[in-house]
Amino acid sequence: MNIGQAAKRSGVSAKMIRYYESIGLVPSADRLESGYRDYAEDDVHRLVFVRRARDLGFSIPRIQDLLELWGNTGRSNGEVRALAASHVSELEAQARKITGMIGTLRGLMTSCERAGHRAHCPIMDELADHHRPPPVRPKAKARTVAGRQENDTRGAGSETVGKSGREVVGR
Amino acid sequence: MNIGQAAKRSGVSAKMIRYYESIGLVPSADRLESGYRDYAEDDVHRLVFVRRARDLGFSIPRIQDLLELWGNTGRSNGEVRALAASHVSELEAQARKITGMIGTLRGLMTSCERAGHRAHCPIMDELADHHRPPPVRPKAKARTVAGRQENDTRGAGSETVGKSGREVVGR
DNA sequence: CCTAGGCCTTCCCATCATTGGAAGGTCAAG
DNA sequence: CTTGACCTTCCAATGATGGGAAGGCCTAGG
Repeated sequence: MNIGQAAKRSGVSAKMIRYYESIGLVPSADRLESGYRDYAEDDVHRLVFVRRARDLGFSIPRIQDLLELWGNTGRSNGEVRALAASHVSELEAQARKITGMIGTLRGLMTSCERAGHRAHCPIMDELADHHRPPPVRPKAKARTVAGRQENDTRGAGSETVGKSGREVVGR
Repeated sequence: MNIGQAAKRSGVSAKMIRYYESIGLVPSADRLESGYRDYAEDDVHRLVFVRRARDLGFSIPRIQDLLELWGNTGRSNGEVRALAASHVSELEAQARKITGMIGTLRGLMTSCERAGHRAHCPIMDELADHHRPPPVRPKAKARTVAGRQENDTRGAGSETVGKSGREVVGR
């Protein structure tokens, strides 16, 4: 079957299949005389294996380890478990980081609500470390920040502060 | 002060300061005659603001919004809260994804332990969807998968696998 | 047989935030 | 004046993925 079929059956996009082949994660597919890649059932199984491992958050180098273990019916069990365990602790570290952020933000949001809409937002105070906003807000751009920006044209910059037109990146 | 000092004081690397300037997140720094960037206290405060926002996981476009709100002492409170709330739900989605993976993996690991070291590892069975490992294991490397490679050791199977003369993509 | 259009091929570019390095200019101390 | 630490700009790479161009292949319908 060709790469499109293999992609549909495995749930891995054709782009990714070619990429995995290029980095050596999966073996180079056979080629038809036309140059088309030709996949067999086993190749699809391997791709499914890769996809599932990715769905569980394994990085590509780790998946390579897993694939090697898979082909090695002998001493798999303990090593697989070790791999999984170390992956789990990485995931836990990530989760801790995120839940830490969530906790901080929720705390700030709560005190922000209590402050009512008239006072300074404690979120801002925290971010700013209780400093006043600097008088000059971000102005000129260059490479653009994905998704926001437009013309600007801040020309000459003799003005001290662009109170006139829009300054920055308006949306 | 020069960029190195500003970096030390703000906790943002000099590289990142230049990058933030290039995308317009922070205003272009003043320059000395030598061409060196020159930073004042307010610039450092702004950089601290950016760093803290990043530590809370805000993306750069969002930080841009936050900076605008910071400079806008008027209608900050509610908008800041809204921004924070939507960020929190993004974080929660990430956390759910990760804890889901952890749950799955822990379940698999447990049944793997119960299976003892003699049987097939259920983790593998699950990844492989109960298929046998394909006879041809990953072989050639091209771009290399970060961090591993060489030493390979899979000498055993010199069985005609690579029938086609074709070889690694190369480039 | 010819053609349309759908699939395939390779190659390049972009993402997102960050780091690394090269080549060269500047500054301060010895 | 030299040395070494710092600065400047520019380019590249990361990890995993998607987008798209330019061109080749294949198949069905006329």
